[in-house]
Amino acid sequence: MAKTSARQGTAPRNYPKGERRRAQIIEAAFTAFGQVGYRNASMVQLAAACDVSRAGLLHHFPTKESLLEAVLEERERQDDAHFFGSGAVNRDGLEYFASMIRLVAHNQANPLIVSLFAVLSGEATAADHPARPYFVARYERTRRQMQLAVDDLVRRDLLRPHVDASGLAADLIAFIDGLQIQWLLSPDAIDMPDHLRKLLRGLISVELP
Amino acid sequence: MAKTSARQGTAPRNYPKGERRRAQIIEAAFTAFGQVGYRNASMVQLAAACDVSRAGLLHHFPTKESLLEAVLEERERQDDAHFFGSGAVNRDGLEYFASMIRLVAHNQANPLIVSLFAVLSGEATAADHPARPYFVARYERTRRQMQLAVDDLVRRDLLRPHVDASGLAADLIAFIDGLQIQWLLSPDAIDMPDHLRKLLRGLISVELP
DNA sequence: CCTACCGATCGGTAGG
DNA sequence: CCTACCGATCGGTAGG
Repeated sequence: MAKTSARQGTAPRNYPKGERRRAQIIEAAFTAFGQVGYRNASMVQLAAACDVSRAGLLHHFPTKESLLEAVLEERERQDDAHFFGSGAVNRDGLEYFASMIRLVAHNQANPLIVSLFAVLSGEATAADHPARPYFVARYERTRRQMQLAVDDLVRRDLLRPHVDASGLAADLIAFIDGLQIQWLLSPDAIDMPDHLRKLLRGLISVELP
Repeated sequence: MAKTSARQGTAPRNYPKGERRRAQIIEAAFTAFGQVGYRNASMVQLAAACDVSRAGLLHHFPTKESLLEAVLEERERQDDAHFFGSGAVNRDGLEYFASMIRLVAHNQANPLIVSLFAVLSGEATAADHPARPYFVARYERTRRQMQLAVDDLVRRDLLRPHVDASGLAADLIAFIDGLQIQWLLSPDAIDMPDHLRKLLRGLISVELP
C-alpha cells in the first residue's frame, strides 16, 4: 500500500485533459458522497454531473470503490496541507490545538468537507463497508497524534487540575465529530470553532497562540 | 401530531397476531436501518427477514417512511423508559448526568441502539432526507433539556472553575455522539461510559450519585 | 471515451 | 366493512 507519489491509479502523468477530468470527477464524487453517502450515490448521476458518459467515467475509475479511494485521498491531502502549511509542529501541543481551531473554522466555511466525513464515517461503521478499514485506521492514527500533543501539555503542566489526560485525544475527536452533526442539522444554532475554543479554555491553563 | 397513546398507525387494538408481526417488523427494520442506513435498506429484504411477503409487509407499513417513523418512535420510547424509569428528575443536574452515564453503559451493551442513531443521524443531514426534521427537532430538544441540568449545576455552584457552562449541553451531546462512532469502529479501544465518567469528573466538582 | 447491452433489484400498487 | 395476507407485475435504475 506504499504510495511514492500523490498521483496514483489509472491516470498517467502529463495528459492535461485526463487530469482535469479526473479532478472534476473527484470533486463531483466528493459532493455526492457527502450529500447522500457512498452506497446511495450513483455512478450514472455522477457521470451526468460531469458531462461524461458512464463508460467515460469508468475509464477514469474502473469501479465505484476506486473512486471512493480517490475521494478519501483527496480529503486526506486537504487536511495535511492545512496542518503542515500552518507550521504546526506536532511536538508543540499549544501550536497543535491552535491549528485545530483554525482547521475547524476552515471546515465550517466549507460544508462539503464536513458533510463528507459526517456521512461517510456513520455509513462506514457497517461491517462490510469498503471505507471501514480506512476510518478505523484514520481514527487510530489521529488519536495517537493528538495524544502526543496532549502529553506535551501534561509535561509542560499546562492542563488545568482535575482534567484527566488519559483518553483526552479520543474525547476531543469525539467532540469535534459530534459537533459537526449538530452543525449540519442546525447551522445557525452551532458555531464550531467557538465551541472548540471555549472547551479548550476549560482544559488548558494558558491562552492559545 | 399529538399522540394520545403509544400505539399508532394501522394496527388496531387487540389483534394479537398483527401486533406481534408489527413488533417483529419494527425490530428487523431497527437492525437493518442501523446496519446499512434507511435509504440503503430494502423493503424486500426486510420482508424476507420477517418471513412475510412484500404485500404482507406493506399491509402493516404502507410506505417505507411509515416504517422509519415507527422505528424512530420505538427508539424514542426506549430512551424515555430509561430516563423516567431511573428516577432522574430533570431538575436535579447530578441525577441527570448520573442517569446519562447509565444510559451510555446500557447502549454500549446493545450495539444496535448505538448503530441506529450513528448511521441515521449522519444520513439525515442530507437536505431531503425524511428523518432530517426528526433529528433537527430531537437535537434541539435534547440540548434544551440537558442545558437545564447544566444550569442547575451552575446555580448550585457544582461546576469547576474555568468551565464555560454556555453551550455545554451541545458539547456533551457532541462528545457522546462522536464517541459512538469511534466505539463502533474500534469497540476494544473505547469504553464509552468510562470516557463519559472521566470527562464529567473534570467538569463537576462533586462525585455523581 | 462510445453504443449496446447483461442480470438483479428497487419501492409501490393492482385485484382478489 | 374488517384483518391479514397472496402472487404478479408496473416503470425505472443500479453497477459493471
